[in-house]
Formats: sequence, structure tokens, C-alpha cells
Amino acid sequence: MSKRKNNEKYYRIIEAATRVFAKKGFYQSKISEIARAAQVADGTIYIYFENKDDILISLFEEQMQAVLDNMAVQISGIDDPAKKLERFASTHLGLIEKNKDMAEIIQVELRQSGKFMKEYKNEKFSQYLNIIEDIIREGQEQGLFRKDVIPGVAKRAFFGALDEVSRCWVLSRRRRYDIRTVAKQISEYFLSGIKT
Amino acid sequence: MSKRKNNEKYYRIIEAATRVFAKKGFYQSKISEIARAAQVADGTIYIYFENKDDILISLFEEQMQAVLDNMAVQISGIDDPAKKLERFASTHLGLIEKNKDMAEIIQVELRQSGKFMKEYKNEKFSQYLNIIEDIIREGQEQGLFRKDVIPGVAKRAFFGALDEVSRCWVLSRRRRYDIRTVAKQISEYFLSGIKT
Amino acid sequence: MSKRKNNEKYYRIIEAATRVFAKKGFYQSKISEIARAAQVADGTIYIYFENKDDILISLFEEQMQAVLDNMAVQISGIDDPAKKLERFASTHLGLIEKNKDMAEIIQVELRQSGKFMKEYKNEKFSQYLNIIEDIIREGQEQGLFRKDVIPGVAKRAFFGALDEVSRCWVLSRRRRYDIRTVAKQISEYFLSGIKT
Amino acid sequence: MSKRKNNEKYYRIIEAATRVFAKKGFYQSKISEIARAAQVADGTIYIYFENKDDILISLFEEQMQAVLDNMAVQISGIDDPAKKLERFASTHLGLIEKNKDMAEIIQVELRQSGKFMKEYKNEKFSQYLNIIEDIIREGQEQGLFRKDVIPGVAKRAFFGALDEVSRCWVLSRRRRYDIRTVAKQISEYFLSGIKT
DNA sequence: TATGAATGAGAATTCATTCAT
DNA sequence: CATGAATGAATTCTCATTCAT
Repeated sequence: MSKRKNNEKYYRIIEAATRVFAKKGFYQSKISEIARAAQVADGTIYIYFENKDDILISLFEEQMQAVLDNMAVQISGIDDPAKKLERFASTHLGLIEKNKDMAEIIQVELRQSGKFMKEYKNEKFSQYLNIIEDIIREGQEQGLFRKDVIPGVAKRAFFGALDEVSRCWVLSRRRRYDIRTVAKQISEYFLSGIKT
Repeated sequence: MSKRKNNEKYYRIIEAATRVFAKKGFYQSKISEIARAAQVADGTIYIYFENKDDILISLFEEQMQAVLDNMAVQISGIDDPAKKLERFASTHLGLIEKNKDMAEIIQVELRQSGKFMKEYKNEKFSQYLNIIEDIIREGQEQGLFRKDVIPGVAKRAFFGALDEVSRCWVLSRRRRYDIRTVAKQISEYFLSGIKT
Repeated sequence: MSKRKNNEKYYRIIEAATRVFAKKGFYQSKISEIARAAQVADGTIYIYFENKDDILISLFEEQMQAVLDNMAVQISGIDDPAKKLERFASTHLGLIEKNKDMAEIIQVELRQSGKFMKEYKNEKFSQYLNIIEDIIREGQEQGLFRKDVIPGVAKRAFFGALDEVSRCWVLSRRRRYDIRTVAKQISEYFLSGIKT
Repeated sequence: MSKRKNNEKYYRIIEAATRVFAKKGFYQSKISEIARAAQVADGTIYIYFENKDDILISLFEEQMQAVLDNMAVQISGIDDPAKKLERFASTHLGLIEKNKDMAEIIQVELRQSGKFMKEYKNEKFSQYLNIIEDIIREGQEQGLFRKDVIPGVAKRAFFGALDEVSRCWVLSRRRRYDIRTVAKQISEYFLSGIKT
């Protein structure tokens, strides 16, 4: 594990797989396609990854950690929970804008991960959602957000809104709206709803 | 097409497939499993469906039409756009509560339908989302909702919130919250946000 | 056997099968296609025929008997073996001209009959070829044909020549030569070769 | 294509397929049988061939080219068109004697190739027949053969005679006549017929 | 007899994974 | 480490044949 990550090929494969999975979907993607995209031999992939599932999981863990780290930095300097939520939204959408393939995989492939990867518990993704939950609790403690809001439900509502809008945004050719405008609108709706 | 729908086996296969797809996912589901679940021979499936893809599409069209019809009925008697949205939310979540397998398929399998079914345009699903958009426009025309809300974005935010919450609700074993309560909360957040 | 032949449907199926086999070949032809062409149900075919092989065999026996009977009549009035051969050629080609589908089946499908029908001995076809052999022997006895001609080989050479020419003639769209002219030429070549 | 031909397995599969197709016929031959006969895994066949049709076509093209080349050599040194035809006959029959399986395939399977391989135009086989046509034209130009012989018909008559005789010869267990004797007889008959 | 829906054995083909080089 | 040819298990789909109506 530690050894393989020191190797440039590991990342080349991860990146190739991200492109291929995003374009064709996990099941439609063939190992040989990923190998070609990464400019390695089919067999080489099995030096760095256990199997096909492992590529998807690794790819996800790898990128999700970066996303988590980045989000922590983005939010750290802000005190106001409302502003934090707004920043979460714009960071999330900004991320998707930069990294469409990864967004596609998170939204589509990972949704069904439970179906084919029994043992894989999507820990990183939960952590990501929990950032929202923590902000809401913080707001409630500071008396800024309504106490009757259920943080566990609200975090999903907020994320779901962001996610669905971004999916549409990613898929559409012509971008009618700037992603920042959209982020602002969504957090505004949501905040008006939960503010005291 | 007309003949096959008069047939009991057509629906038996649809129902079996709904269960199997929901449990294992489209690609992990084998025709022979669906056949066994429907208590028919493998070959019988091909009397009623072109191929595996066709099962998924038929299943979806069949159920989505029922969902659309039902939603139209639910909303028809209501005048207030705000109340309409609330009713949309509770109807949607109620539907999912009753029809978890189908909900699972719509949320997970159909998301990636574009990947493997080039020609299939998810028309029914668009119609469903457009119900929300229409309500929002109606509210704007009546001066009840803010004019700066972009209906095309707001419909996705609203649906995404509902969808994500319901996914979580469907997947979790223990149901901490009543689905009606959840529906009410989500539409409340959202309505506060878009009301003038 | 005797019962089934009294039935009009038996012949309808034979005729339909002749058309279908000729067009698509035995293995590419589906029972359901033959049934449709004969305007009967799939199952009905199995009332009149044992199985798919049996259709081909029956079709062949049925038609070959007619061909044999006809050839006997054509030749009976002629005394000169040379004239008999000429008549054989023109009758054969004339038959093919009238009955292209059957010709196609005899030439193509029956050639490989040995491969899939172990037990079927192509008795009628042997009889047909033996007409030629008998004529040659007759000619040799009358001192008209060379004694060193091996009748068993010559019959095949003569039939092969006719058969190959007719195959080409059947398959080609534009008919450059009249089939009678061709028949005459072939029997001429052959006769010059074997005449004393 | 160039890579696959350098490979020993490509030819091992071709040879195995020749044996299996000749014995059972194309449709009765199963990929797994060919694989077993070639001592490779089923999947290996698909590394070297597109599909089952492609095996038959490749096998045919491969061998037919050798046959064409060989025939060209055999005939090249001869001036007299009559002697050329005789050499054609003996070479053809000699080839069949050495290569019974291939002969069987050419005679039986390729006949029906038009039925299942729409796009495959049997170019090599036409070239082979045209050798005969060219010899006949040459003979006519030299005034050796009758001008009223239609080369396009005569080539088929000659080839058909050879082909039918050789088919019988290949199929029969006990070989009553030497193939050279037979070749001589057939070309004699035919030559007497077309000589001026 | 006639029907045609149902059956299920059978076959071609794919592709993740291995392993000798 | 890297390779990519070889493997063969697994899966979809076909279609001759049956049999209840």
C-alpha cells in the first residue's frame, strides 16, 4: 500500500480510470481500456490494484481525502455558520466544476457501490456530509438556526439540493448560469428555511 | 406491445425484475435470477421483452406513468402553490415508502441509464421534475415566490433535497423519523427560502 | 405417413419450406418462419413432420420422386443413347429453370445432408444419377460410346458439368444465354468426348 | 492481422477448424470443439478471429491463396492450352487427394457461404475458375478450340465435372480408380468436345 | 386436429485475472 | 517490476420442440 503509492504509475492508473469510469460507467469500463488510457499493460494494473473494484474504491478514497482536506481549509477561517454553509456550497460546486469526471463517479457509480462491494463502507463520504451536520449543530448552539431542524435530515436535504443541481449543471452543454450564482441561491433558500 | 400488456406474465416479470434490480443492481442481476423470481423459464422473458435493457426501461416507464398520474391527482385540487409543493413532497416520500424497490431503481439505476442506453431519453422523469417547475412559476406569477428564483434550478434543488433524504430513509434500517415529518420540514425550508 | 399426405397442409408446409430453405439455407431457416410462410401455427408443423430434418428430407423425397418420374417419361420414347443424354441435359436444366428454389436446395443444402443426418441415405438422388450411368452403358453396349469410359465416373462428370453450369445460371441475375443452348453445348462437349 | 499470422496458434486454430468443419459442417461445429482440437482455450480463438464466420473465411482465403499460387506454377511452363487443361485437372484432383478436409469445405461449406455471410465475396474462388476460362480463350485464339464455345459456360462445365467426380472420390471409402486416371479421362472428354 | 405460449438446453462471446517471459 | 497472451467461467439470448387448451 505505502509502496504502491510512491509509484507514478499508481496515479496514472487512477487518473485514467477516473476518465474511463466517468465516461462509460463502472460496468461498461473494461480493464484493458483503463490500461490503454493509462499507457500501461493490462497486467500492470494488478500490481497496483487488487481488482477492478479496488480501482474504484482507491480512486474514490484518494480523491475524497483531498476534497475533505480542502473543505476543512476553506471553512476553517469562518466563524458564522451561515457563511460556512454558503462557503460549503460554493466550494462543493467549484470542485465539481474543476473535476467533472470525479463528480460523475461520486454521483453515479458510488451510489450503487453498496450493491457490488459488500465490505466497502463509504466512510469518507459520510465524513463529508457530516461537515454540514456539524455546521448546522453549531448554528443551533449559537441560536442562529431553528432548534426543531433535525441536523441529520437537513444535511441530506442541503447536500441533495446541491448534488442534484450540480448533476444537471455538469451534464448540460450550455451553461446558462454561473455556478457561483447557483451556489448562492441554494444556500440562500436553505438558510432562510432554517434560520430562526 | 398491446398483447403483452394484457398478459399476467408481463407484470409478473416486471415485478420480479423490480425486486431483483433493486437488490443487486442492474448489472449484477442475471436474467436467470429474474426468471426464477418470476417463476418462468429464462426464455419466457424474451417473449415479453427485447432484452435486459428493455426490462429496465419497461419497468421504469410502466411505473413512472402511474407515479405521474397519481401526482397529477394529488395536486389537482389545491390552489395555493406553497401547499402544492408541500403535497408534492409528501406524495413523493409516501410513494417511496410504499414502493422502496422502485425508488431504489429510479435513484440508482436510472442515473446511469445514459451510459448504457444511448437511445433512451428519460422523458417521464423530466415530466415529473417539471411538475415542480410549473408550481414554482405559478407561485411567481401569483407574486407568492421571489422573482429572482430560477425555476429550472429551484426544481432540481427541491427534488434533490427530497431525493437525498429519501434515499437515506430508504436505506436505513431503523426509521428514526416519520416520513411525513420529514416531508413537512423539507418543504418548509425550501418554501421559506423562495417565498417573497 | 399415408394419412398425413392426404392433407393439404402437408404440401403447404413443404412448399413454404422449399421457399424458406432456398432463401436462407437450412440452418438459418427457423421453424416459425416456415410456419408463417405456410400460414400455420408452429406446432402444426410437428403434426406433419417429425422434426426440422424431416421437413428437408420429406421435401426432397417428395420432389425428387416427381423429378425421377418426369425424367423417365422424357427419356422413354428415345432410342439413341446420345439423344437420350441430350434430352437428360435439357430436361434437367429445364427443371431447374422452373424450380429454382428446389434446385438451390438440392445443390446446396443436400450436399451437406450427410453431416447432420447420419441415417439418411440419399437413395433418390443416386437413382437420378444412375439414369445417366444406364444410358452410358447402353451406348457402350451398342458400340456407340467408347468402352474405356468408366460409366461411374462419366455419370458424375456429366452431372457435375450440368450442375455447376446451372448453379451459375440460377444465381446470376441477367441471363445471357438461353438454357436450351447451354444444355445443347454441354451434352455436345461430353458426347464428342465419349463417342467412339 | 500481420501480427496474428506470425503466430503459431493462428495456424493451429485454422488447421483444427479445417478438420472440424470438414467432419461436421460449419453449423454443427462448435467453437469449443475447434478449441479442443487446437488445444487452446475457447477464448483464445477470439484473440485470432473475430467470430466463427471469420474462422471459415480466413481458413478459406489462407488455403485458396496457396492453391492459386500452386496452380499458377503448375501451368506456367506449358504452352499447349489442351495440355494446360489436362494439367489443371490433374493438379486440382491431386490437391484434393492431399487435402481432403479443405476440399470438403470448399465444396460444401463455401457453397452456402452467400447465405450467412452477406458481405463476403468469394473472390479467390472466382480467380481459380478464371484460370480455366483464360486457358479456353487462349485455345480459341490459337484456333485450337471451337469459336462457338462460350468460355464462361465451358469453364463451369469443366470445373463442375472435376468437382463432382472429386466429391464422389473424396467421400467413397474404397478408391476403385486412381485419381490421375480419372483426371485424364475427364479432360479427354472435355477436350474432344471443344477441340476444332 | 390446430394452436402458440412456454420451455430450457445449448452456444457464441466477453473479459477480469493470471503467469510465464 | 512490466508485459500481454492465454484462460475459462459466466452470461445473454435463441429456437426446436412440447403440450394444455
